[in-house]
Amino acid sequence: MANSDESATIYEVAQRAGVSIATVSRALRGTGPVAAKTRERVLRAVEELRFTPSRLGVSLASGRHAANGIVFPDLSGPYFAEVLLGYEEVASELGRSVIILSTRGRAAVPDLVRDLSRRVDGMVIFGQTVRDDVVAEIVASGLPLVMIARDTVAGADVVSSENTESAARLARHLLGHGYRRFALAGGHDNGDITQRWTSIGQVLGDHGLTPPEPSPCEFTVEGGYALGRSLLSGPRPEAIVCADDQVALGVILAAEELGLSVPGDVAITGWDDIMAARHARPALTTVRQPMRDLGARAARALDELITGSRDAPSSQVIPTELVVRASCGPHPLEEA
Amino acid sequence: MANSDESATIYEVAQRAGVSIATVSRALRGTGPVAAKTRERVLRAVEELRFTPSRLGVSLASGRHAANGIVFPDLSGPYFAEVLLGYEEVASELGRSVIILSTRGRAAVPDLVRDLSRRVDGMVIFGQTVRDDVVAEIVASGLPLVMIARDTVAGADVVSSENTESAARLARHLLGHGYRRFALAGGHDNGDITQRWTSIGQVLGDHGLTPPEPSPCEFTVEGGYALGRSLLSGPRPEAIVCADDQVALGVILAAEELGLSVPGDVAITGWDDIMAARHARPALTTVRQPMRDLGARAARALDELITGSRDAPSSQVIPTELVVRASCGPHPLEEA
DNA sequence: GAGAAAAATGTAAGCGCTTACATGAGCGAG
DNA sequence: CTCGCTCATGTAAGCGCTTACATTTTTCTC
Repeated sequence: MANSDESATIYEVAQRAGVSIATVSRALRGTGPVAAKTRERVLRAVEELRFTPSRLGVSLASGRHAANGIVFPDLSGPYFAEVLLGYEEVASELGRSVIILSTRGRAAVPDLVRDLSRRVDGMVIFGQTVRDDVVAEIVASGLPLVMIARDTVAGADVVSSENTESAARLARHLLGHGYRRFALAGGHDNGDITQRWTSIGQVLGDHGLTPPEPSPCEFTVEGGYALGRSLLSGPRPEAIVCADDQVALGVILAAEELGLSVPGDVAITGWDDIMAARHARPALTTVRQPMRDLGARAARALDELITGSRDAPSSQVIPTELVVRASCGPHPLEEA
Repeated sequence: MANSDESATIYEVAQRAGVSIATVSRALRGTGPVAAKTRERVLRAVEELRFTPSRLGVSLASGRHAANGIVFPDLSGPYFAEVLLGYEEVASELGRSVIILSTRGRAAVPDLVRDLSRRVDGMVIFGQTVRDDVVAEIVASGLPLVMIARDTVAGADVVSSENTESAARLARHLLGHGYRRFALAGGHDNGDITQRWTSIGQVLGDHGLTPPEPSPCEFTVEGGYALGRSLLSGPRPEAIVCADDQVALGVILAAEELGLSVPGDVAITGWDDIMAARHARPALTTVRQPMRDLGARAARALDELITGSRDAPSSQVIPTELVVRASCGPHPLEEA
């Protein structure tokens, strides 16, 4: 029962079973023929020694890590956690471990990413977490790479969720409420959010309105709160479209504190449909992103790249869903 | 500029620099003396070849993975994501990658855990995600192990957050509101939650009340909703203490749907203080867990175990904080 | 029952590094 | 100028596996 501290090697198994290490390897991996009796003896030895192959040995010899990386900015909001969840689930099914790397507050991101790239068979990177030249370096190294929520990158797959059409839908919905003075909460990040602002600007323009300049803020509840205080203190917009739900929740908090009613005095919308959106007061109108699916698809795409079952880079856009709740105003004519 | 697909090895660097691989290794790792000129030549070759050492080679030769594992049940709620966040941050600082493993819906958990254990220098496991015999196996193998939110395990560190005293505090607070008929939402899981129920039961008993039997439910909003419907349909309790915030949010939803006012008709409390707790309607009285800190401490404890800077297993209990909001009733005498 | 093909097993060369030990070069002291 | 050190560097043995190839054993076929 008492195991030695160090676990057994394939040599010890071979010796105990009275065969060569090659036979042990074959018996265990099923590559090459092994007589039934021999296999049994090997398995018994494996059992008795509680042998598990060293991953390092296996990986070094076979040339694959059986691990994938994923790089995201943060894990504090629900967004990335959900994507990660979907990713891990699929990756694990495909027999790959997942190594995570969060860049928030990290100084030497390029080094960390390079380091990560040396211990995986492929990796997923969220848009805007890693400098373009580093991404290019990864691509050039031949490492299979999938980008999430980013515009196309030569040599890498891209998986993102639909922004343009859903943002337009949201804008039209708000126009339908009769709002004309809009504010956009959350600056550009050159990724998803820029697409949304552009699309909303377009719709507003089509309706003869001057598209507002997005007001930058941190994509957190606190960031939204701070921005909300300032947006709601001056000449008040009728509707504040927020870059994500967390910002929207912060803006709602600010409105509440200023004694303003939502949506009575100002309509507020978010993006993502995180858990808190449903439970907020008022419940938040938002656009549901298929976050888990995003991760799952990234994992599948990456697997295809790694196994080489697909040659050309692919680019997937996953549809989103407008979720209308109370924060954008009363809805006499119920819309799906 | 055009790199070959496969990245360079230490041999190519050595050749280019006109030295032996040993010298390259020494120059790069700073082990052993290297003449300034030589070092320079090596570094130039490294630069030109864009050489990065193969992790597998390094690990196999040096015997360390420079990676830690973490096993959790799920990533869908905010709880585990926050812990993971704190964990990754510290682990990364300490130069260790983090490999994650989520057990939710996974069939062969023991195999997955064993597999993980072969590719890390140490791992963290959340209580109740892995069978006790598998945990024992890991411990026996000599792999440094830290358990989170679990009662003590021989041979492993334990990091958990305080439950007994904070649960008692919560119970006393509710008694102070005058509530006498309690319900406990969420069954035992033999970990944190059992401790809380026990403590609450104790306090109620001390006050001459019969402690209620906890009603099992899934630890999700949906689980809480389902249980809430049933708890609130029969003879109604005055206060429902929920195992975590998600359950509490579900119960609030159920109450709302049944036309009951919270806290007017029934008081509801959660546990964890997730983001949605603050934004819920009504805002949720709950107990804040230092989730990020939990992860950070686990990472540090694990590091001590791995480097051997500490010999005896340690057991840390992190204090929690009662957060009183609206969902448990009006508070004439403001309590900290 | 001999010979050939098929099946089973063994041998040994890596995979890309680290590092103990051996060797060689440079330098001050006598 | 030589001896004995010290500093630099090279050599080679692993680390624990996989796998191509060589070798031995079985199993058929006629």
